[in-house]
Amino acid sequence: MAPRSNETKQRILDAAEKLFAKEGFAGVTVRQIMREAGADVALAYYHFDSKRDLFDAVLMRRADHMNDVRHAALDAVEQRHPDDAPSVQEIIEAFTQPLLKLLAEDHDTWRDYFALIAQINNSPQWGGELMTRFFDPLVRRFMDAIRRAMPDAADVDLFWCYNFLSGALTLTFAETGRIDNLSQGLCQSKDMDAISDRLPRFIAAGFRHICNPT
Amino acid sequence: MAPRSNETKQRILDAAEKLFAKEGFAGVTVRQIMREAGADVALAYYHFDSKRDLFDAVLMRRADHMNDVRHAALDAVEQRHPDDAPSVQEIIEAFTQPLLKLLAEDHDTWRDYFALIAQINNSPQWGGELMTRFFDPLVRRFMDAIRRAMPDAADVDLFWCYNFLSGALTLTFAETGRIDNLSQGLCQSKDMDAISDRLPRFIAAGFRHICNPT
DNA sequence: GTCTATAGCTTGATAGAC
DNA sequence: GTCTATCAAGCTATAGAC
Repeated sequence: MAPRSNETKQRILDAAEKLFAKEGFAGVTVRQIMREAGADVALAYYHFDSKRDLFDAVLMRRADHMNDVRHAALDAVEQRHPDDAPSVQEIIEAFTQPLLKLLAEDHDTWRDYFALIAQINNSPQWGGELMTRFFDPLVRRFMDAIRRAMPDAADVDLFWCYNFLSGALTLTFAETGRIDNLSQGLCQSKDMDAISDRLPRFIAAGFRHICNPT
Repeated sequence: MAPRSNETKQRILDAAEKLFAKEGFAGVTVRQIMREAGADVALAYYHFDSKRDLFDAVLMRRADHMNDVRHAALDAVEQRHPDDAPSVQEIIEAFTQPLLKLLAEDHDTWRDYFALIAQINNSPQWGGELMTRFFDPLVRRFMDAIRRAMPDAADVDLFWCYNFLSGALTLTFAETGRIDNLSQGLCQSKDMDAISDRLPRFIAAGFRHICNPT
């Protein structure tokens, strides 16, 4: 593959990521993507089989790295606790903070991707299948870790709590601007420090309250 | 307006609600909607100005009732506490339980509408504007009530906690089937009793943990 | 690898008969 | 109110020159 080819391919993926994130799969045409990428429509079909194939490629491009940084964060937590179990909050932080850190450090690169994930997660059409395929292996490892931290918790409680975590996390990623409106500017969707300080503690408190047998 | 007309109009709205919920605004054609409704394409444009006008009509049709039942639930809580402030959990329950109750009692009517709201809430394209327009007046009243229950809480903390609540609540409504997959059938997206038992307690614990100054 | 050109279809929307 | 018929525009995707 010529070096020029891969460059164009990445430009197409960048353009597709940006537009799919804003308008969803059906809300964007291949023509719009290629106009944004500054290349001809036919090139989309040279580099990808179809519009749907391009969509999958956009998702896949960053999924591995996303899973890697989260696995690494959980590795680090477990190495800090060779004998005892880590706290629920430490585990939740290993799940959320790597993503918030990516966003904080390279906002332009990750914002659109995370907004896309948020839409997929909440879509009956895509959510069940795609989230399961891309992220459930990682999620299972986190669930195992939490189970060890709370050995008396019922599985059904743990899974529901994960559902609430997932919703809170992805809406926060979507950066829709609603919280900016509601708070009249007091909160800003893109303020990752503010989220970092609150989201993992909020979620860990919920887990403890629901899953800890009294 | 003839009685037959309104009947057809409702059938169009039902069909549009169902399809928009599954595939989003752009993912559905007017032709598909009218096929589902069992009427001719031209009738869509007799009853509504445009596809977008039909979309807004779908949203508007149930928004008032949704807001009414939540206002009524908060009224009831406040009447139970003429002198002291209600607990955070009571207020959260007045926010969430009326919707879960609608879903539990009349699942077929409300499932698609709530799935649609979930997608809009997580869409950068629609979320900021539409959620603000339809629901923020009600949300402000709930924020005021919570502020009275936690007089020492900082506003910025309260708004972020509302954001987490909103994400958890709407993903739960979306019924994407992901939690069914992840839990291998242990949890079911449509099990409103399971959610009722856990969601408000989870959220209230988060609010208390973040907003209560130690 | 990148372009021109175009096939074959579907789209949102409307005009006009009944 | 409801239908038939239709339009201009835009769509995904491809064939073939360079």
